[in-house]
Amino acid sequence: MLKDILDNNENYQPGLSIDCVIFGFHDNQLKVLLIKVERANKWSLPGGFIPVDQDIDAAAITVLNSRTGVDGVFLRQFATFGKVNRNDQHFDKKTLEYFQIEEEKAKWLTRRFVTIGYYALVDFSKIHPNPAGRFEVVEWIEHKEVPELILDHREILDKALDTLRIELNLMPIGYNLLPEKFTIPELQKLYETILDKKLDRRNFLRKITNIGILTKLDEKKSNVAHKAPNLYSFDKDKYEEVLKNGLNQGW
Amino acid sequence: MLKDILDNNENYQPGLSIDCVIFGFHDNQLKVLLIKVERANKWSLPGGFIPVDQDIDAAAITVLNSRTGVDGVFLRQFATFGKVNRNDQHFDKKTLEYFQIEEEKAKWLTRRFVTIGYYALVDFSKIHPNPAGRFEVVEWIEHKEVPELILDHREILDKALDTLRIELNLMPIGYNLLPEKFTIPELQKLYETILDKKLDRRNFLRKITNIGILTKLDEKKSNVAHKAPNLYSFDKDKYEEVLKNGLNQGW
DNA sequence: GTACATTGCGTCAGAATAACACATTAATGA
DNA sequence: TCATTAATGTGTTATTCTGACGCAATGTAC
Repeated sequence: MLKDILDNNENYQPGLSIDCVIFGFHDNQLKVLLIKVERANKWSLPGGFIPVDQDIDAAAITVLNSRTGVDGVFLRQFATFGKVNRNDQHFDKKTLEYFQIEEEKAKWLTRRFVTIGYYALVDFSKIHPNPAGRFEVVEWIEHKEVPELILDHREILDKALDTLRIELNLMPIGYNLLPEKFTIPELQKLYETILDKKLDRRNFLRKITNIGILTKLDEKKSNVAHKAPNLYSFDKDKYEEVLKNGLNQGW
Repeated sequence: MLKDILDNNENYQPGLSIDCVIFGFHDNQLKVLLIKVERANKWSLPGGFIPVDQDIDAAAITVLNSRTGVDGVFLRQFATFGKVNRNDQHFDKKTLEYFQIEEEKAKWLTRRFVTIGYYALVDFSKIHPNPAGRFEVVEWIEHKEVPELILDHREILDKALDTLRIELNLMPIGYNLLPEKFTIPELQKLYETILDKKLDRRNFLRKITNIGILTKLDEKKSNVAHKAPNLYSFDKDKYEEVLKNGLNQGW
């Protein structure tokens, strides 16, 4: 895989990569899709290189799709990272030898890489983490338990979540993170988990329904302890409209 | 200049550039600093390449500083642009010949460039547009009268303004765009110009003073028609604090 | 049945917002 | 000189939004 790219490195944008922060929601936890590649002792964000004949957005979709199998989901560029030494230590001499990378090819690989960060919101239940190769592990890891990551991936992850938190105030969230039918308490848990703070049930209900993107279904969730909560779904059209126009006007 | 870079192109990040949207405010108009280089018939955003030994943020500061002479101002990355054909037509055969660029060097220049967009807010009165060379023109142009730009620079400019409009709701603005002493009507005009809509004087005053970043001075603006407006200045400490913590909490 | 946790719905005071009225100030020109 | 004009400074009021909370309804566990 890496060798294929290096052998055809003229087909890829040099010194430029894409890293995706893929968020999912399950068991009332915010999850992040991380990968661990052969020989590495740290986890990393799924990433990839940019073919010279692809828009960067298209390359990001490729990265997302290759790891999750889904497409047509919420994917948004949020920042570009380019500190001088950010990948200085990534491919050390031993690693290059291990992968039998020739010196000339290694130069292409070890230069400073600037990486474009994208974050994605996906429906956890629809994703089957998809290792790119035999020696790659792909896993959902709870955000609060994300271990040490390679390079500046922790910084990238933090920035992605910061961006998501800010954008929560500008757009509706949930369509891409929840199954088709869901309950208000579930949606609230999603918000609480992302924001990492408690919200008042009753005020949340009022605010979220006032947006006008929810359809109350004639069903209740079954097999639950305590009172069965109502099921809701998103009104796709209105959701898209609000997504486009934004929530708060401010000034 | 360009030749210097090409002759030492191994010192620059390949296929990667920086473009700055530099906003200023003067005569109740939102101005953008644009440049026109030798032989070009269209204007462009000030931009530059990225030395391999500089953080991308540092490279952006260099671009801004080289064109405006100021530093320590508001400068923020907002998006990265990388459509496949974005600079296909930029250096055509004739132009390359005109600049006497060798074929090998031309390859470095004509590949797809991904560009990182930054926007800056600067005090118009402190800026002396600074052409990088004899054949370069640097000028403040009113936003509404910006002519056709090269490449996708119009898209970059639009995105910068969109970002600024959104961020108006998240942070205070004005410190970097106005002189030290200013009036509330001036500040309001700034907001109105950026948002491109009228605001109510009285409501604006209330909202802006409630933020707690303004200091009312014991001075009135002199030499003005009609009633002399009060002068204000920003309380730097409180301004910085609000900048860091944000304005609207939302959820 | 009773205790308990959770959901659904409602209330209320205070804050924020939008729309608007009126007095004040300084240059202008009849 | 003095009314006119076009701005600025300072309210007021009705409405909406927000945060904090009460209480009844529902379904499980014992």
